[in-house]
Amino acid sequence: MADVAAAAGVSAMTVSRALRRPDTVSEEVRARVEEASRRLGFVPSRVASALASARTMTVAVLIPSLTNAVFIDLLAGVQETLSPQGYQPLIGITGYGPEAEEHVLRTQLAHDPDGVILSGLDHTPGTWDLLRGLTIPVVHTMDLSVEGDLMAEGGHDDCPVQTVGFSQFDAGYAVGAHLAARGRRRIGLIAGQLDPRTRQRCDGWRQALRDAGRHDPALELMVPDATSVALGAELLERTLATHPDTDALFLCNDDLAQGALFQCARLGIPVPERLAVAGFNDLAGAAWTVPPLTTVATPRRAIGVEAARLLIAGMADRTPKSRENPRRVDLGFRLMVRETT
Amino acid sequence: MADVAAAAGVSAMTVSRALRRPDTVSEEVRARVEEASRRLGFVPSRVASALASARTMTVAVLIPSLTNAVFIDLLAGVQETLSPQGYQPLIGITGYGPEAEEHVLRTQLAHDPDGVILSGLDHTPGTWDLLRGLTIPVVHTMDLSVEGDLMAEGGHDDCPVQTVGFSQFDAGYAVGAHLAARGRRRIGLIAGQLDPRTRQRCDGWRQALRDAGRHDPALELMVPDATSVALGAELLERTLATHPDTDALFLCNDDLAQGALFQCARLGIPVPERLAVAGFNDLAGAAWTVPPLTTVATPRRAIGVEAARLLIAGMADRTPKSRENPRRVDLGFRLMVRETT
DNA sequence: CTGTTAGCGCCTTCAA
DNA sequence: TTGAAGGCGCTAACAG
Repeated sequence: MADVAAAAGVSAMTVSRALRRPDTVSEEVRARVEEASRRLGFVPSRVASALASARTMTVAVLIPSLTNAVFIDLLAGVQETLSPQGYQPLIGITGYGPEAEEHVLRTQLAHDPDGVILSGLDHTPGTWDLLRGLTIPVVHTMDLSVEGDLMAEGGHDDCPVQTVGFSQFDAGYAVGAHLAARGRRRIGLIAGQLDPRTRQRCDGWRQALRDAGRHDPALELMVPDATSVALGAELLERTLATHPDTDALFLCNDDLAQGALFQCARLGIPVPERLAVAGFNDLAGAAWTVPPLTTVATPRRAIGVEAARLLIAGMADRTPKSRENPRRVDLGFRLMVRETT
Repeated sequence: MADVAAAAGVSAMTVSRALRRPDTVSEEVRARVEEASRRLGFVPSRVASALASARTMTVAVLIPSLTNAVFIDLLAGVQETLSPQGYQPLIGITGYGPEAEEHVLRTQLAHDPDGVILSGLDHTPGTWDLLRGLTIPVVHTMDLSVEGDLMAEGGHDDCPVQTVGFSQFDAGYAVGAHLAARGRRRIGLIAGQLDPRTRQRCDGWRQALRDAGRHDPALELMVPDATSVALGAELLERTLATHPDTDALFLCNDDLAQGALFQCARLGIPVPERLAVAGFNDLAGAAWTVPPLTTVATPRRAIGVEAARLLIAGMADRTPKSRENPRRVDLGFRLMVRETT
């Protein structure tokens, strides 16, 4: 920067200004600095800038996994929103464990991010402590804080939080209600990856069936394994083996549902005549399965975009009033009724 | 750090040492520093550390897209390898454009990464210039430099490069040869997302068919659109409409192939009897389609892991001799013959 | 609108 | 094995 300053015949400070906020220097100086900067191939050191200004222009983004399309979409939304504003996402993988999340968060915080985006609301007390101590904006995604009070879940905290997501419970309820409305009597559930969000979906589904007077706990098959097409196929078989009278099935993720559909095709089970199938998330290809899969479209990318926007707003004014003025953004969901139900 | 030093009764310098390289201080001092550090909740500032030591512990990772599972797997491999070593990946999305890549690279370089991982070998001259000027290790992935000379492609450069990947050409050739060996006569091609790697696959396939004396350019359908299940379904129909005698099809990515399979099921076209179908990449679920999809398993995650390892090795010794000693790591591929052929 | 001064928090280097 | 001095490259705060 000193070299550029010398070449342009100004001080280093003016170079800094001319490059970051061109409108604060005279047109003539701006041009000279720009020319010199370009000629010398000057690339400002963000590290030094960060140290001096206490702004790293990075954002910590913690997601459970890179192999789950849901969080990739979230990340894509975050990335495409942050990037044009000059922010660099720092991704951290938590592997669905609150303890691992706390550790990853600590690691990320050492990089002094200007904001934090988390997945879910199920954090360790240690994580809540960390968050409470932060002076940078934090947004929780994929879930909603309890309506009304905007407090974190679990009662271990009175810290207001910003959340962007949709009601997993309501979405699960919608599927259960839909299946019941279709006249199905023996409605089963298959779930994997039992994180809190999955559980909420299941809870919603269960409530819907109870409301319809058709809930049978024996038809619930919940396993901790990561969801996959293979697992869906396997669990479908297991369900039919133990409860051959099942006439409808909610699978808590589309990959499970696709696996189930494949297996139905193999076993010659007509869908939806003999068995109705509903998935969740409306992942790629869901509209093209045979038959096209009924599922719930979730606004994953939009959640990422909105979370990033909230963060940018909070990072812009350095007085973090955002913490006193938390928001709860419900982006909803859509039941996509296709042909498997 | 000064506070910790005071609490431990040592100098700041000793705190720094005790935390980073515990073996360089006395056991007693180490313990005191650790205790004080923990008690005060000290988190060293990586930013300040980076400025002083000229090591940011970050690695720029440039990939074309977050919505292509291939690069997500690559990223996952990179992430899981870098992370335990204390390196933080900085992801950059290039959108499949060499110009955009150059711009993203410039942006990332402002963060002073300690290493760079790129996708492909098709860079702009400007990018090559940038890379040539770097003193940090660089690894190119998903493709291989020309065997023997280890020089970059295109002849615009005499800069030796490190590459980790597999031969896209050979993989495409393997599919073509397989289809021909199955006795198919009218073998078609469907490709989307025409990046250089896709083109190389197509080139290999073409060569195989030529060698078998069965190449018909009329059976090639190449479109620039991003691949998807929907696109596969659509292009299958188009192919059958214009060339109903097609009896085998290579689709350059598994999502296309899955779409084609779905459409075949819809149209009542027996696979593989009437039409053989081969995909590429062995994406999730390929083994579970109906019938199970013949495809090529590509070592995407392993490529990420190996690229990260090479980088770590290169970043460890600060004398970048790695640049004079480039490697070409061929991780191969596997033709997965299943039931669609 | 531009320049001066004084660090940001840590690490390299050297001396003890 | 430990400490002191100095600086990494930039920017906040203020003065002019």
